[in-house]
Amino acid sequence: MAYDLDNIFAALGDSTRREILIMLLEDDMAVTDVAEPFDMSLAAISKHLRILSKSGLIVQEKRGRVKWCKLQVHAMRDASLWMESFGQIEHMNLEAFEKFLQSEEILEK
Amino acid sequence: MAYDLDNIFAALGDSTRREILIMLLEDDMAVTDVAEPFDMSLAAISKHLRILSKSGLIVQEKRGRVKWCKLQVHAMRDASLWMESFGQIEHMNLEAFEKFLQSEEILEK
DNA sequence: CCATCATTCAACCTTTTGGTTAAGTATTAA
DNA sequence: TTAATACTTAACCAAAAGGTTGAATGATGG
Repeated sequence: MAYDLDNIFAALGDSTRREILIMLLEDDMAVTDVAEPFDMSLAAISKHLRILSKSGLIVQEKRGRVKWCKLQVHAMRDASLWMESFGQIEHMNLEAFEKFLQSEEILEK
Repeated sequence: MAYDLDNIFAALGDSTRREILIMLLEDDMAVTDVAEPFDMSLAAISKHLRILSKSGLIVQEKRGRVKWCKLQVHAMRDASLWMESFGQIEHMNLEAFEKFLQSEEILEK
């Protein structure tokens, strides 16, 4: 798997960052605009965006003096798949399923 | 929603805890047995299990001197649903979808 | 009853997290 | 070229996270 579950889940573990992701569902946004609704400094939001970038949940692209933030669903989908496995496990053969997860590199180790 | 996404995602953001959850897929386990494969003190594992309990990802039940740890898929399913929404968004009407999420109390605020 | 087993608690330590403010770096517009 | 805009960086801080060790608690088996 391309993305690191530690970083993805840690990124999602903060409600400010989840709210940012929800905002980005609607459209790509500049850093200043992302920061606007929050009662927090721009620098703090900048850090949150850096964490989201590092996890792969967003990408940032600088055009001119504006840095655009864009949601990336792929990272989330990987983590989502990891989690889904727990709900589905009851319907499947456990050992075969774990082998499958390992072959997909969803399970670590 | 019954569970708190902050706690669930934060709990999942640590690979030791994710490994514990995977172990618990196979069967319920005593704390000592959970700790066995890890290169870490029992007290540390006890703390991890407390975090997993608090998030709702496991439940612990004491029988005699043994405290059994049992996976709970419900919490994970809630978080998984939150994440799934991002993958599915492209196929749906956005505003209707957000209203749905809010009505389901998946989105905060 | 006593030793042992299963587990937690308490005190401590280091690193990370999430925030601040102030200064610094590009880019743009006048 | 100068001032404003859009951000990031640096230095700092408090609190939380993740680990340790050693003592405490509470059941069980002999």
